[in-house]
Amino acid sequence: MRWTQALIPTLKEDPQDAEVISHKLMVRAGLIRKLISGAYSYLPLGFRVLQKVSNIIREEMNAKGAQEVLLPAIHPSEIWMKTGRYDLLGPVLIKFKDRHDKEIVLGPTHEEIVTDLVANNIKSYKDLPLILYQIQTKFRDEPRPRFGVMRTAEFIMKDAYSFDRDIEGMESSYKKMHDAYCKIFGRCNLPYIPVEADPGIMGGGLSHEFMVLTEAGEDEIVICQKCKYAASTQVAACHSCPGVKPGKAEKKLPIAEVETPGIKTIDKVSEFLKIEPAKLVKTLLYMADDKMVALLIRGDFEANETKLKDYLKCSALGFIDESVIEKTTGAPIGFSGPVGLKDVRIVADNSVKDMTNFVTGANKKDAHLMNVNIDRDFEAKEFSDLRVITKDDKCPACGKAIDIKHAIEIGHMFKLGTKYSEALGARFLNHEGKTNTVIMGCYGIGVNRIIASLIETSNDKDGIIWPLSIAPYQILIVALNIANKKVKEVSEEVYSQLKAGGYDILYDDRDISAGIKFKDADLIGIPIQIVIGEKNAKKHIVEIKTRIDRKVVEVKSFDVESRIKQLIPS
RNA sequence: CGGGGCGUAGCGCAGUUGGCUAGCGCGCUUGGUUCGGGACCAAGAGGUCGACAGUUCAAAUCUGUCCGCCCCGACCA
Repeated sequence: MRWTQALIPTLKEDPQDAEVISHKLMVRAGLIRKLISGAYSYLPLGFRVLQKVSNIIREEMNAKGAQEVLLPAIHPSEIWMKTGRYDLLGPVLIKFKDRHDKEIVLGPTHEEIVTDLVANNIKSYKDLPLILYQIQTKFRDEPRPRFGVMRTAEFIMKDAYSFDRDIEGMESSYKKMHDAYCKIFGRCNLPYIPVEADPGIMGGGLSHEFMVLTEAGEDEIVICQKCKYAASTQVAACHSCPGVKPGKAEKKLPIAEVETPGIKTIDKVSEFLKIEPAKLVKTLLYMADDKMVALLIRGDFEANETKLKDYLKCSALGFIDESVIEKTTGAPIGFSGPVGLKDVRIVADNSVKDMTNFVTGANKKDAHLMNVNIDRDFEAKEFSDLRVITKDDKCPACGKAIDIKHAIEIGHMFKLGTKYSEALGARFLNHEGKTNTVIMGCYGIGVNRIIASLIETSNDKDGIIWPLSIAPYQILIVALNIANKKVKEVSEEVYSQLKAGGYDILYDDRDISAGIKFKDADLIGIPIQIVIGEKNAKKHIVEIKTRIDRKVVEVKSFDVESRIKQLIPS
């Protein structure tokens, strides 16, 4: 491709509305342009990267026997009601009515659709196992799209679905996909980490996320400094409790009410009473399905709703309206406590178990209780690990120190079991002629996020540094002063030579100053630059420069192809 | 949805105590000189100052409403 015939609008300055590096560079390098918040146009360079990533995904999925399909993006809302996800997803679903007043939703994911398809088209165990996948645009009305292409309302996802006769089959499909994912992210040169994760609204058992460490990431993961343990902070178990000093038990002091006018938060109470947060216990009220639950947790810890939901075995967990809280506790939010609380199930995080003489709300406006003690002042029988892990915790696997780091989720895989096949009637006859329900798994990859996270982890002050595998072009010919006859001649010669050799090549044939060409070359980050200048051109010499280390090798122009062959292993 | 910020030429910005014909840099067009890390000279093109309403002799500038965008939080497959 000749640059003079291409649309590659590079920008000298950072766009005003970009914060994270990948967003800035994608716009500056002419990969994307924003249409509205959460939706971007992919320009030729950006689209080429999407295509390259998609092709890698295709190759690895096909290699595992997965078959590519293309499912509709518009769905009847009834199918979403069948699995209950119509309500669960709520405002995230983009809905509209067609001319017959029928409600349509834009697909945010495709478990329902693909399960329905399979339900209608398989009959026997002989039809299984099956893995179907597609690479397609998804639509989600996100509460807050952000960070450029990392969280958008419209994005490209590779979604795969496995259908098996039994659990063992599903485990084997899951393993295949896990393997494929490692190959895919490896080929994209991404420093990925598979972690244990929370399946969330997808349901089913254990899930794995594939994460890329970067400050710009929206998620937090726990990484052990010693062993290989890595998990989402949502699921990482807390075995011990940091900040607890072993030793003699404190003497129980008499309970005392103190006035705390308008002091509602842990920080404020701590400051007001001059008592550290670790001596406070917060009481959080939840509605678990239709029952009220109070969670007690040490003041300096954060409640983990994933663990709580698991512990309670409830399907929906939500906060309670302030009015209901006032009715239940007799006090506004901020003054709830376990002492005297009636008709509410009390569950406590392990961090509370050995606490003595702690502070809680008094269930009375503008008042707290000091020197509260379990058993003496209230009953708490249920203890469990219900908090979010902190950096001061120990590795759940080996007990050594951990780090908590930001990361981008680029892939997620779930063992769904029969959640969707049950709801949508995906059944088959086994070899005994009995009806069985299909066991499913599902496997997603955020294609756009692969691009963003690659740039996040592979850039320098001058621009993007692409790996050969997903670079928009592998080779860039930088013809300096193309108005010079000799430069033009040699450049054209090298270009046609490489084009004939089938190489992936962009030719900067613009008649502009050398400085701009060098800056643009580094910005768009093509891994191999072939620089052709006037002095060298006279001697039929060109420079081959690699973007990543800026190493330069001079070769005779007729030798370019053999040198390139060494750099690009086929 | 709560808190904060922003909206002036394609891009990045100044101007905002109301006052002349709305400016700067980059980019763009034409001509010329240059040509190895964002060249120089000259001449040009390009604007409903986010929208609407109000105050005023006079509004980019003051007031109100709305819209859009970004950040933090909530949420997150």
